[in-house]
Amino acid sequence: MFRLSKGAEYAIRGILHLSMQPEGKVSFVEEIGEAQDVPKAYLAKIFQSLTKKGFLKSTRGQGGGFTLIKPPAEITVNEVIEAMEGPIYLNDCLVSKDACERETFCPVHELWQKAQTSFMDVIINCTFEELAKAGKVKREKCESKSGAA
Amino acid sequence: MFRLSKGAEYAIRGILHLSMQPEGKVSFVEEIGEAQDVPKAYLAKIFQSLTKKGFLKSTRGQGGGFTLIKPPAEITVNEVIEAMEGPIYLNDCLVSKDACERETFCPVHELWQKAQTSFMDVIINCTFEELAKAGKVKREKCESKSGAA
DNA sequence: GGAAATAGGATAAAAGAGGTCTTAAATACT
DNA sequence: AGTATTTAAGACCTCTTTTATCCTATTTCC
Repeated sequence: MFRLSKGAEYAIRGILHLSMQPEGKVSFVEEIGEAQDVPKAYLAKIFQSLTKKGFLKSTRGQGGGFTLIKPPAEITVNEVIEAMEGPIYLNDCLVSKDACERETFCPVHELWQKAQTSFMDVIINCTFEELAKAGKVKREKCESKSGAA
Repeated sequence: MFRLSKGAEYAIRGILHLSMQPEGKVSFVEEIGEAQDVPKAYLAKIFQSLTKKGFLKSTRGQGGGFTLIKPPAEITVNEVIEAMEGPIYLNDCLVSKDACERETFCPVHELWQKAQTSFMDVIINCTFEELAKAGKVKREKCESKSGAA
């Protein structure tokens, strides 16, 4: 269906949330879920998997929760998506060089290559630092507008 | 899962096949399916739907089959995909302006907008005339290579 | 009427989205 | 030290939607 899965969407929101916290702050699932409109049971599962994959550090018990391992500037949107969904291929024939026997004569292959590249460029070059900054600006703009009214 | 469905993939191959035929030639499903590596029963259903959506003309009975209604130069890859899968949105929040209540403050929205635009640019600007031409060139190159060997 | 085609419904398997419940670990309080 | 509380870990479950395919009915030409 050509759409980002909810799992990846929620992972992005979760990491974005952590990226916007003061450094070193530990956040817990319930808090994040509420702030980001994500069902907490689902988010817990997603965070588990992000922890295993090396994005988050988790601590249990009271005062526990999750923090980012790497600084937001070093995490790209692309990485998070691939962590959740596996490698991105817009079309099967791009999976590997030899995956498609039609490759030698099928002109659709090149088209997908091109489409995929131009799409991936965008998400590879987007870090969570940028995203967090953009979010902050956007939020301030929104607040000043409603404050003025 | 972020991937083109088989349905859309097969639709593209089918229309590409027709685009490479002499104008006015009627092709039937079995022939196309074999040439394009598509299960014929599945292709038949896909062609049904492409007929309803105005891409193909069908004639039943002996000597029947499918032909393109519009010239290949006037069909874009984008149109065919949307015919099969519905409108393309890489992320739910792009579905409509008001679909996402988070839109006012969520910075991910813009990112997806950008990614989608640069991806769509490629498939909107690719017609089946181009694709057919590219296919012809590719095939000839391949044949001359294997012929020389 | 019979063969060649498309039309269209039915269906099976897989992925996606989310929830529940128990266990484990860390802290806080007695 | 011991118990209660808070938080994540992990296993398992279920419902829905999508994807991919098959099978039978209907139409049309000869």
